[in-house]
Amino acid sequence: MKASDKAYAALRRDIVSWALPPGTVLGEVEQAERLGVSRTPLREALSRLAADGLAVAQRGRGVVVSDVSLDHVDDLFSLRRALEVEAARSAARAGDAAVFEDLAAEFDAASAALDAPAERDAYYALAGGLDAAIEAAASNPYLAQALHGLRVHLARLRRLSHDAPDRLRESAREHAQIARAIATGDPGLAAAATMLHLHNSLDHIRSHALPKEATA
Amino acid sequence: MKASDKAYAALRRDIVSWALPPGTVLGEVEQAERLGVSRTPLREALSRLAADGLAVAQRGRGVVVSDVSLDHVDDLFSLRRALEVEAARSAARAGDAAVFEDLAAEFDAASAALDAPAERDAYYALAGGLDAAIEAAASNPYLAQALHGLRVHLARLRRLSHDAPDRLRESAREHAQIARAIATGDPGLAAAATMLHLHNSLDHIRSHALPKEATA
DNA sequence: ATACAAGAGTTTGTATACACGAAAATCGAA
DNA sequence: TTCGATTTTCGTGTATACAAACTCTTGTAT
Repeated sequence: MKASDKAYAALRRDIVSWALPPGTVLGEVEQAERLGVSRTPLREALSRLAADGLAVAQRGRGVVVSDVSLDHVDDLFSLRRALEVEAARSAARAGDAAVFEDLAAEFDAASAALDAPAERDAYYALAGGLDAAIEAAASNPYLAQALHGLRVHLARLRRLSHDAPDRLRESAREHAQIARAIATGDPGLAAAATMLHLHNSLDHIRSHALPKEATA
Repeated sequence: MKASDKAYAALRRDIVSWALPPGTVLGEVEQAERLGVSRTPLREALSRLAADGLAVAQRGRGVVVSDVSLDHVDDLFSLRRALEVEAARSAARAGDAAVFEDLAAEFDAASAALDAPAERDAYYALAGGLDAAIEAAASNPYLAQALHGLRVHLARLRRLSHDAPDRLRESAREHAQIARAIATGDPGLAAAATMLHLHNSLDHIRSHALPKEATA
């Protein structure tokens, strides 16, 4: 693995996990020493982070981790709705029914056994699997790129919202419905199911927002 | 202006204008000499181009200008519809009516005087103005970023499609309608007008596609 | 005491040199 | 003649050294 890739992966992980909170200045020499690479590959990593929107280049003072807070959740979900609804539509037209039928069954099972908090990560992985399947079925590289750029920011927001077990069960049911709609091959239904799920997700985030875990 | 910015701007311009057609290998030393900069800032420029999707990094053999052809037009317009419809909706909710009323009037005027081919560039500039106004009114940085990433690829496709004066006049009328719908403050109407415009644009591109100006 | 300017220090931006890896070409053997 | 291995060459990946720019501090003058 290239050193620049290593630096990029490490920095991105640290930013998404809030180990490097918004506003942190990413000094080149400092980060280069911390990650054990030279300044050249690190600069390349910083460029890619800036292109992703995870960091912004401040003139004269290096790059800082970009700001993110629940204030951005509406903008983020607005874009998310546009992209994921389109992806669901495309997937319903071109997707393999068997694949999404299987996924729906998995979500049904997950919905039943979601008491232990240890199941949370497994559920997130399953949801990620659905996203990947939809993306693959849509087979639109431009849409896929836009979705990837969006998911980075969504992952960062996850730390600001609480996912109670009740919500996860509800979410699993909604995901199952999305998968079934795609398996059916009905674009309109898939779009509606996706829109509904995103609406409920946003609603939950808004009402269960952490009071003041501020913008650092 | 920084040398890396200069290199990025030059390369991007050359790629969009097809001076560097798809498949061209962008050797580091070669391009560095051509643009009069060193390899270090040029590498940064190449990274940004790869992030934009204008170039792809091939393992061991540097980066090459990414492929683009009319085969991608459906995928591209699929994403474009999703993004621009959402932007139009947001703009209709939050936009300043006077601004879009003025733009509508300009499109009316442009529709009348679009005989000389010299007016073509002026019209494109006007259309770009509407896009910028919508983007500003939507005031969603994430959506704006996605739109920017998309427009780069659209600009590259423009070289493959012919815009006859008749189509431009029709397009001007459609743009005027979009602007008026936003000025009215009706999100649904703005979405419908945008969708119609994009449908007609794609239809025109499809039917007037250059027969075999291939993928280079 | 405050404001402005000058200087020092730190940090980014750029260039160049070196090392590693991959691809191609050539030589040898079957 | 063809296949394979080895060597050579070209290009990317990385590190380090140097230069330029910005910021912060300090000193002086009003």
